[in-house]
Amino acid sequence: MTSSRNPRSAPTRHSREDVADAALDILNSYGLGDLTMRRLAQSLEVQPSALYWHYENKQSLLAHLADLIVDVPGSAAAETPGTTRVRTLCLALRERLLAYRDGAEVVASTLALGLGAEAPGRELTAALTDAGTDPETAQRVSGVLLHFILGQVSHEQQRAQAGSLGAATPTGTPESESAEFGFGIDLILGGLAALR
Amino acid sequence: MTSSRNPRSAPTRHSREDVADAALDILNSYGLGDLTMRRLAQSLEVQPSALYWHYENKQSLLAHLADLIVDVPGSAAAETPGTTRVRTLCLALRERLLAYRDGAEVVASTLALGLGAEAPGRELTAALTDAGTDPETAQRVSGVLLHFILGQVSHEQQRAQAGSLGAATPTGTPESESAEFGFGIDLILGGLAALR
DNA sequence: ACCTGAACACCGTTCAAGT
DNA sequence: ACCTGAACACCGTTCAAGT
Repeated sequence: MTSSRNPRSAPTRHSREDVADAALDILNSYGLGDLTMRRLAQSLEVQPSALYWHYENKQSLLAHLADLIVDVPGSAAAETPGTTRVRTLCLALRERLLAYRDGAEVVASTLALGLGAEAPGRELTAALTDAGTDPETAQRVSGVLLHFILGQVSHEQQRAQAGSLGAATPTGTPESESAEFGFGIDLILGGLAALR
Repeated sequence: MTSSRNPRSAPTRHSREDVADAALDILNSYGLGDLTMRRLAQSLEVQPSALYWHYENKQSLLAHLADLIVDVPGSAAAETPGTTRVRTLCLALRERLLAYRDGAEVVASTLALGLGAEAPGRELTAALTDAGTDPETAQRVSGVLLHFILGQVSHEQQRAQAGSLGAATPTGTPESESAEFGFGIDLILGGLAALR
């Protein structure tokens, strides 16, 4: 994706963003289990200790990655009305999570630790209040949607790589996963509609 | 909880269940992060390699723990009608997950890897079909409920120990967590009711 | 049936020092 | 501003061998 690393030449200094890019490369190529500080350092041709100049520790690196996975610059758009926009936001979030191997797990753990990746929750809550939901309910529905999205997608992603190792997991087709996902979102939004 | 370990005496052989009990003790006393094979061996006063006679690897030990956390022997009971029973099952599952530190995470990862902890999903699906839902819908609603439950509870549990380290996480009271949980379940079940 | 001893191939993190 | 070198305190897992 990035990093035209010149093999065997000058020391090549790195920025914080370089480190994040290299980490995302490893994530997509080998998965979260292989994203270690030592492996990352190796891919940047530095010593592991060099990474601690750019990030305080591994968790804060992962938090940065979670923000990159989840923040989509031109996403304020799509001014569809009411609850349709909420649905669109959910589908878009799923796509962003699926764009990176183990994306959902990275985001979920960062969110759980309160270290970042709060943008989707804010967007969802805003869309819900715009659709006429009161703030407290909007907050709670947003939470239900997020838990479902992160759970479903990380389940999906873990099955994908468990399945690639020949496990006998009864894996659904990509289309059936999408259908299941859409069903869940509609179920929750249907519950919201039934609330009033 | 168990283990009247006699200090400084005969070699004390262990069974597979002894190992699981000791693991649950460590889980509850120190959390999942401190549940390592080496620490577990130490608590049983054996070498780490001894554990691999009882379990093929760490994952299969965790899968066993997940089943113990989730399987409640006398739970076929509570013959309340229709969708009320579903709600009761969800609340009971939450209690079981909360009974062990990091219980939700242990169960979620085991479930994701397809290595166990499938009982709650089966119970929920059965209760839903008993309530008149067609099998495919029951399966999907059960999935939505499970993702929400595991997501909400593990969020809850991770905040609890992040908060115990003085982090500035805006932590809700135990009662507000329960209310939020109940709201989510009712939202989803409301969506199901609105489906017909 | 259950465990030891020793090894292998790893981890994240710290810290003084270099350029 | 960014990195090295060396160390510290750990991991999970394997395997021959013991009782």
